[in-house]
Amino acid sequence: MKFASAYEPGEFESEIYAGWEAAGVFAPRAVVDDSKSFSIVMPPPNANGNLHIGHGLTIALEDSLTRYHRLKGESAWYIPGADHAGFETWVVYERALEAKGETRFNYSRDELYAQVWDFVQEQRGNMELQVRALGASCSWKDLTFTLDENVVRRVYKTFERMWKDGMVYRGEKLVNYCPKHQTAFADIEVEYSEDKGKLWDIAYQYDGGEIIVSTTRPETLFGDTAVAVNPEDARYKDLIGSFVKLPLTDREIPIVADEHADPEYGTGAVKITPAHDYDDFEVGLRHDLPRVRVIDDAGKMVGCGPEYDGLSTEECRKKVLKDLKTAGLLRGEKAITHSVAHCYKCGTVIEPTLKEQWFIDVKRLAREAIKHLERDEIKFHPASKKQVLINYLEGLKDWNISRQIPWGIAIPMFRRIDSLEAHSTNELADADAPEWIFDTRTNLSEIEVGGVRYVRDEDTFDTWFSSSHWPIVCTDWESGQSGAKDGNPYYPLNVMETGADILFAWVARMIMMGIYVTGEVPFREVYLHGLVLDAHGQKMSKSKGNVINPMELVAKYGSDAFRLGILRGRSAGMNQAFSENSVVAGRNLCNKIWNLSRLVQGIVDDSPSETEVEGWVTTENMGEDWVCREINSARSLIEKQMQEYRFAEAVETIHSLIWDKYADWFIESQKLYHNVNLLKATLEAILKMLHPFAPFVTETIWQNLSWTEGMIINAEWPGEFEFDPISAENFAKLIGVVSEVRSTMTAISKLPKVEKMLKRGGEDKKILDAGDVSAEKGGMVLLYGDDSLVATNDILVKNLAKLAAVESCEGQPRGIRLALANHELYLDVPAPVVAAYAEALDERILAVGRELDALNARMMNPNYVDKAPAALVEETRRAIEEKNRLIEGLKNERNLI
RNA sequence: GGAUCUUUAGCUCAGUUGGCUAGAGCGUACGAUUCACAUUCGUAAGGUCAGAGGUUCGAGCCCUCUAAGAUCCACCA
Repeated sequence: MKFASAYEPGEFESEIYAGWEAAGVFAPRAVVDDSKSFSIVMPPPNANGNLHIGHGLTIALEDSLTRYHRLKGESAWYIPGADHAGFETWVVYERALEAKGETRFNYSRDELYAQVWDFVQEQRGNMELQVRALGASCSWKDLTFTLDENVVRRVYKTFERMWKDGMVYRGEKLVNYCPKHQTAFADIEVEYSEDKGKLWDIAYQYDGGEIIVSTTRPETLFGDTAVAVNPEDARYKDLIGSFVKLPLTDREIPIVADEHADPEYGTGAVKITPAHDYDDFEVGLRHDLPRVRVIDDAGKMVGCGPEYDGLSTEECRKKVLKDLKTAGLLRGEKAITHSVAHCYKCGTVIEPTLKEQWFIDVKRLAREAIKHLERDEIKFHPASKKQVLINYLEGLKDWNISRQIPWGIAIPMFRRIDSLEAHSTNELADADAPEWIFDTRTNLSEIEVGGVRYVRDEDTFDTWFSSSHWPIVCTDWESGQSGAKDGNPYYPLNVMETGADILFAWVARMIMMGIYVTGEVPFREVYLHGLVLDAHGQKMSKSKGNVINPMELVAKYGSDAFRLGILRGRSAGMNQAFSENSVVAGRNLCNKIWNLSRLVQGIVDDSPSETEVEGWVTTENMGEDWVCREINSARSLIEKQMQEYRFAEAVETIHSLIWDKYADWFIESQKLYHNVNLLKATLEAILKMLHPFAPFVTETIWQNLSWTEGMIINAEWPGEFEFDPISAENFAKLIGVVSEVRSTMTAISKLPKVEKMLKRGGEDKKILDAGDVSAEKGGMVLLYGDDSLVATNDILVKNLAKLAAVESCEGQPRGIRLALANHELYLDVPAPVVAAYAEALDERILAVGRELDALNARMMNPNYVDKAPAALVEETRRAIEEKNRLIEGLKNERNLI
């Protein structure tokens, strides 16, 4: 098979992926023990969405890890997922309903669920295609959808156990309520922003006086059940325990003493609305105050009297202010800035609202999690996140898991029908039957147990409640367990890779739930990636118009280029910039390996096969020894970097091996003498090392090469190359010589005097041509004195440095001496050029002199000689010797001019 | 208010128990080029490692303080 001459990723990527899928290479192999298995789950992308740049990073990281471990011979299992994304999807669907002029309130819960299910099924597939385009080597047959039957079963099982353990309770508490979406949110789902608002002073009167309270929310005064003052506040001490009249109403409310009132703030007196403010709720608990709801689920006023009921909070605020003014009770207003909670999806101001919800008592879960974290059972990347997580868990409040959205897993709780009326009559038909029962028949809206009828709670679980089971359900922990302790080699996961932004929402909950359900932490390591910012370090957002679409980059440069580009310059937990440049650099590397492979294939094709012993890899010259040394050391470096999740550095290591070492020096040296078997073996090795990061191009090359078999995806990670270390080191020295020759040649051609002579032409030109200093084709002549390394490798040096010739000076040194301590080498240039070089030489001598001084100063310090490691001191001593030799040679040279 | 992180070349970032002359990619300048690759090759310029102290034979790295920025948590009647 012949290589296409140009690197065109679009030509082969989808075909290669299809080939992998057809061969079934994504599935885990059979495993013998835990150490031979590697498991990782994909944070499930939204089933009906498109992938964004964050998914691109996620997959690049996770798939590189997976492929690396697969090459290392482990049974790698990368488990894909799809998220029903409860609220996210719901928002999209509700918008679609609105577009049709309908609302969710036209349908029952079950009807809505069915509709969204169909909607998601229609949209699904897109996301999976994109995950494939990014090259994810995940086991598709194991894809888990967050509403799959086994997920629901597992979630119900956990919930039942929690219910029996007394960790689930029904509470009337304040929840973060979005009046637009009409659902409650967890604390972490709420976004705060600094908003401009106003602080109004309102007079609450009593016989013979008034007390002024400050508030930003006058409309909630109908829900006030007290006024609080600080017990230490001398101004109000005498009023504590007395009553004031609530403005615009006939009610009287008490004045209570509570630390919550800050004498420094406003007037020092604060109205208490336990049903609509978190702090006031706490104050209410302390003073046993009634809770009066004045805002209903739709965000309208309720129970405030006919003039106000039905108004929106904003309308009501205006009216209340107007009425207070009329009544002469409004005493002042001032503008303030305060942080206000918003719905993270629609921006609507969150209304803290009193609701009956299911809560999970998290104390025990958090305590256990902290215990395991403190025992270092999970390693974090970056390490600092462990303590951040512990701090969070220490202050964790009970978890509201009820969501008033039909699209999700139904909460398996049923309430006896008669209890609904019983609240008003205080009578139950059968006093022994519990008010709430657990039952998994959530497909029914009404059930009968023991002659008592129950109706299903309409609410669904917070999606984090189900997704906290992710490692458990994806690895099928239960069936794998089958009684034996070490029955499932894939649980705990080797690593959990996800965004640092969901450390609390997801990682924390997986840890708590994993420990609760299995007794073990759900993963051994956590790698958190930061946000991908735009090229200027700004957050990407639609409104800023700086969103980068990963699929566009894949189409333009190839999947491999995208992966290499997004991994570059990135480290754990940091928000870092990303630009197309890095993808271009990735594409260039792919192009490099493509052409390198074509060249090697060309050499193999041209070599008569009978001269090669099949598979016999040995080194025959120092370039070959050197490349083996470099491959070995790059390989162990990459192993170390992958072990420590330093992806960007691993990419840099392989980039440098391929480009700066393999192509620039080894392949160049192989243009003189071929070692076909070694060329084959070394190319295979670098392809394998690149494969985790650039799977498509490496697989395509692998399958195009005439001698390779099977697929690179499940090839064996390269082993150790044998080489002669002295010979390898000699090649390294030769690289130093060639670099110095090139550098000096460039310096000569740039000398102002030489440039002038070149320009003048005539006699000057003739003289210069004799030494060919213009560094054009043909080049200069390198003369060696007593230098066996260069003498025995004269042709190689000539080719690598593009010289006209490399010859012995026959004891007659002339031209410019190279600034190399251990070599006696001269560039043969005419006398006027040597003279012109004198100044540069002086500078060079001074520079080396400065380096020598620094080294000498160090050795003069007795403390250094005494305290620094002996090896280091010895090294310094050698360096001084070398510099001395060099400076002496250069000075001799200078004297000759 | 509390916590965590960041500050290194023009830009984006590496720099792993402290050790020689601080690296990469991109960008810049000069030069090259008929076959592996212009998605190339060669050479070079560019850094008082945010600032100030301290520990040490030795600090980009450890300690203290300061400044700037980011993120998270809490509070804001």
